[in-house]
Amino acid sequence: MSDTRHADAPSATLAAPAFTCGLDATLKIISGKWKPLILYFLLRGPTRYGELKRAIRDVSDKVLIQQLKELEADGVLSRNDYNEVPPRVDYTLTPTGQSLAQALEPLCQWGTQNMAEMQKLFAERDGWGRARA
Amino acid sequence: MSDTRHADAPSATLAAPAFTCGLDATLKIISGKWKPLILYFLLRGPTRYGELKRAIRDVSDKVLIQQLKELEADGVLSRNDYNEVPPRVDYTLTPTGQSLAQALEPLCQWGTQNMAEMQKLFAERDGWGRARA
DNA sequence: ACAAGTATGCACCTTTTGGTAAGTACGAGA
DNA sequence: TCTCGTACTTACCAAAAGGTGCATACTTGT
Repeated sequence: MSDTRHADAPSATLAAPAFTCGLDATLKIISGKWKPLILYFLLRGPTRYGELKRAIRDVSDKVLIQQLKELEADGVLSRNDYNEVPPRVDYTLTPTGQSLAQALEPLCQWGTQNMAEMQKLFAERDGWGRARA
Repeated sequence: MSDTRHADAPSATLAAPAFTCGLDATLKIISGKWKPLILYFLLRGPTRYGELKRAIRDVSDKVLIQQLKELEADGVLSRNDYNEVPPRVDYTLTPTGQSLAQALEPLCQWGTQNMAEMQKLFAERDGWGRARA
């Protein structure tokens, strides 16, 4: 089933063999409250900062910018600054980033399929503690 | 944190379309430093606490237990306590959990494929600051 | 007898993360 | 002129997340 390739270590001297696979590496990139959302949204194409910010509701400027920078530093997206008068910048997935974003799709689908269940769960959980109305 | 996103739905099935898809829902479940690793590892079958702990190197008892509990509460895995003398417990994916774990596979693959690149990146990043001799 | 392993619980503390509110330089519309 | 919108930056803070170390009740190996 799941091929358990272990201990092939190309010439691994640095980099502890984190886990059983590359999940660790991926997680290092996508951990950050909004990163997966950012990546996934960028699948739609180049997006201006403002659009992104409006799309990802509830994210603050500081954090959005910050995560964009990190993602850029990680080589999964690129920032494009048209040096125009009212600032104009957009963000695009790099090829690497694109494949990463695509790898998020199953998660997205899972979420969609199980959304009802999850909502019920969260509803109960949240409704607990106030007036059980 | 103020998590008012799903907060409507008096008795409706309609979710505030958090984003473009169910990614949000999924993220709520798998966010936690070790959760994806736990889920992915459990694809191999029922696993005792100790095994898990040894497999996921660097996780502390407190956090591992805690995340296992949350995952259980979220219905993606189940804890099985054989009430034996030296404690014996194992964890299994529920059907829902199994599909979730499977959805992680593309991420894992991405990580594996891009591991070299990422390692180089992280190496540079970490090696920066000490001896540049 | 004593240490080790088993699966946790708990108190305490540090690190990491994210959020708020303010400010910047500039141009366009009212 | 006043204000809005653009894409950020910075200082300061609150909260969450994670880590450490100790304790438990019992058994097995030395």
